Amino acid sequence: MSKKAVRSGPKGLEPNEIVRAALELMEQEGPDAFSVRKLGAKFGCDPMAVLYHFKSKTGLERAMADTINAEITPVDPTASWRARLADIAFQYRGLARKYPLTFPLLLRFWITGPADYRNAEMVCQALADAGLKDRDMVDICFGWYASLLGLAAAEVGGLLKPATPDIIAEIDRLPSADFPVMTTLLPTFADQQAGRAYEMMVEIVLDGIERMLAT
Amino acid sequence: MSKKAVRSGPKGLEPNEIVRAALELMEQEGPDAFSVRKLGAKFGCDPMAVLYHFKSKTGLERAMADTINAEITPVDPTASWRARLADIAFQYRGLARKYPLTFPLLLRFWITGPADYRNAEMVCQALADAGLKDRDMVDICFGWYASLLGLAAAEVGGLLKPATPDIIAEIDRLPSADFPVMTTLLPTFADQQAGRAYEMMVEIVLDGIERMLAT
DNA sequence: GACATAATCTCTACACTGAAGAAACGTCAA
DNA sequence: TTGACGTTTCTTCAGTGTAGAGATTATGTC
Repeated sequence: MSKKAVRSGPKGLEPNEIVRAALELMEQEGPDAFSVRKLGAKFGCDPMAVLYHFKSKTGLERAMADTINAEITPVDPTASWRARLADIAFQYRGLARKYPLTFPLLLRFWITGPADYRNAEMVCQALADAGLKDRDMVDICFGWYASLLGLAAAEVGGLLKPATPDIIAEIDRLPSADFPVMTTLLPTFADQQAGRAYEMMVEIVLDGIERMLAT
Repeated sequence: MSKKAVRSGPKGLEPNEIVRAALELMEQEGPDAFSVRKLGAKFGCDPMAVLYHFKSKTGLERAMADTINAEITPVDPTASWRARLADIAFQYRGLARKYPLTFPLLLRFWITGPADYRNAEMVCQALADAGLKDRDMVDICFGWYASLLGLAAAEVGGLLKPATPDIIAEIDRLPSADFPVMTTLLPTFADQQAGRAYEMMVEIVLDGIERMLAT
């Protein structure tokens, strides 16, 4: 009992540890250069051992997505539904910032496995406490989740950060007659505060849900 | 003048036509099986000719993303800001449904090129007419866009559609003690109406923006 | 203990990928 | 005709995911 569970198999490779190494590799190399061969080299095993445990590279990536999804911690059940949803929203933002190169996998699979059933349970709980009917609950639970992932992915993807010099130059080159608003907003693009758009959108959506409840 | 502009180069390959063929191929094969070699075969030219025009496969994919982005048609400038934003929102949903396998490229690049500067211009116009300050306008323009793409991608990715039998079985296997809400919602997952979640979320966000204006 | 069986891991091989670099081709101006 | 240039093709290379067969180790049975 005090003894660790004996690992089965010749080398006793733990799928969990493979996934952790994979996450590290993904953050080092990015999605294009991420390969199971490099993972094998990093982890010290044959690349095919990885595929044995996860069936395919896609299977591994889904496991990676589910693993970071599992880092979402349970919310305080005594808090208001609104506070709970906001909590989860900012946890996802944290995830995206912690794993910027892995996070997009969440929007490739959408349903990653056990971890997001647990998360969906929390969201549905909150929406149920808010007083939504079943039908609305499901639609808004998924809709809320989808727009959230979009926001978080956009932030680490560069859309919600201050515009890069390349982008600024590109906008500057636009014919200002056709793009009156964009060109006057140019300086505003340059100094976006990280997280402000995210915060505002979360508030906007929560306000919208509240208003929906009122009708 | 009645004569078509002479194409330069031995074969006169038109980048636009290459992109159109690429879109077709992507919808036939999916992102994993999409390759520049197959595109060359389909289009009847050497694969390297494609890379010559777009620098790299990634460059080609960005051009593909910008091309579908360009299919967004201008909104009626006399309509209310709310109607205009809703219009654009549903146009993006249409795009996702027309190009389900290409659409995810939009969330890989986020800024695809000229076409979405034009679209951003429309959104910013609407938000300006709504009465937002510059700072808020930029944040909400991008935030709104990001959550919208998330929603549309989720729909074609399977999240906002009726759950598949695999998924239902997976949820059914969950210990109902730990997932009380999810298990009772099971039948509701099975018959989601396509587009309902999308519509509700768009309304929710627009309501939220309206409420923000009121304060 | 010995043996069979199943799970785990490695090795080899194959078809395929994106791209760099050099060569060939067509067009046009001088 | 000649040269220059933009375009297209050809060759080649390192690297990819994974199928299939084989080696290795753990586990259960007698």
